[in-house]
Amino acid sequence: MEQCFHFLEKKILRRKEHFLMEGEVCHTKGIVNKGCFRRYVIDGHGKEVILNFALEDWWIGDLDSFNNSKPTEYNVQALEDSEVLCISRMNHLRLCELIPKYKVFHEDKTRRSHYASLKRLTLAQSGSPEEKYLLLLKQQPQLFQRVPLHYIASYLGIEPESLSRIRKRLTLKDKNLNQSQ
Amino acid sequence: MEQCFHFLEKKILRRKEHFLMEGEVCHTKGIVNKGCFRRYVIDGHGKEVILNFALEDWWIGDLDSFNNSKPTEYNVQALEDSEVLCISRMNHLRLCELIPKYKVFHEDKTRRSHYASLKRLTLAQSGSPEEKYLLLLKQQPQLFQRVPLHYIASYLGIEPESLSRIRKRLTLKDKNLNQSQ
DNA sequence: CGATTTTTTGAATCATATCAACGTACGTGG
DNA sequence: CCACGTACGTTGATATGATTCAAAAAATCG
Repeated sequence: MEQCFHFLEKKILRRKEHFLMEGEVCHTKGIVNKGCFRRYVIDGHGKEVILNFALEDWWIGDLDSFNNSKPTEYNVQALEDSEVLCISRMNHLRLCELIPKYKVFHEDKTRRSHYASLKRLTLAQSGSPEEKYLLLLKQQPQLFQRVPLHYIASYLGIEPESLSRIRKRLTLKDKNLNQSQ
Repeated sequence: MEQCFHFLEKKILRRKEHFLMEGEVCHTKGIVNKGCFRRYVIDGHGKEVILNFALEDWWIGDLDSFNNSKPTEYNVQALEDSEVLCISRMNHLRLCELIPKYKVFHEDKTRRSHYASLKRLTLAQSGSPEEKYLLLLKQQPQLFQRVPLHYIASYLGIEPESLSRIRKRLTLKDKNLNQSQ
């Protein structure tokens, strides 16, 4: 597995830098070694909509663009100063041939990401904003330690103001619960 | 490729029958040969939420459950009388070994499904209900030929009444446009 | 044909978006 | 170290648009 490192290029991205932008072809994909990213699109009204986050150990990039050399529809941006291990399409294919373990590792990560997509969609589609918030809090508490709330709001498909009010409502509920006990 | 058919079991599902239900382990996956399916979950209020549809040539089942033998969180139901070519996990693995073409075919379908998940999420998250409706109409016009509108509404994350009103609004707009020309 | 499913319509209600303003924290450069 | 600018979060008032509930009309199935 150490041989992998010959093929992986360490890339440093500062907060707010883009790993990938809409319209580009995704020539390299990267595994997040340190830091945090968001994938987003710009909707018809120029509003950024966050599709997902990537923390340590997740691949970033756009598979469709990477595999098929077509322009991506997504933007991938660092939310913190980050470190990514990058690999070009050619080196990726070489590694798959050369090191079976790499291939297995990679396929495993890809499968997980596939499962996660469906789960993400479930979160997006079911329940009220408040319920989504609570579910996310349960599923990914780490996120809230690292990601500003207005990004979480975008991920949940609501406005930052609404998220703020939801949180306020919930802390009030908490207080009432504690008092009555 | 003909050898595949020894391993594939043709299954007939009548309208409303389930291919998979929440809680079960997905022991076989199937490729839709004829017909149409929906994948849905039941949300906290007992409401069905449609995550996606599957028409001819798409796999149905739950990959996470299939690959990892764990209970699924999804329901997959036929919307028309349908015909599915099914394969068990064991046979699937055998076929992958035996017939490289099958493996390639399958991996290709899986990748597509992965890309589609992200695109689906983009649809779910960006724009107003009306914009989502128009986008879906553009992306998948075939759907509207086959799937009742209240299922489309669920897919778009809105109530059937709302979809009905959106469509009414749009036909009115159309009329006005045509008149003024 | 009768029964069920699907779509439409209306009226009232409710939740979120929007807009504007303010408070706060953060970090960088002077 | 302080000051300033930027990014982030909160709050209030209002408007907007979807939901809800009830009912009826239309389409489809057996």
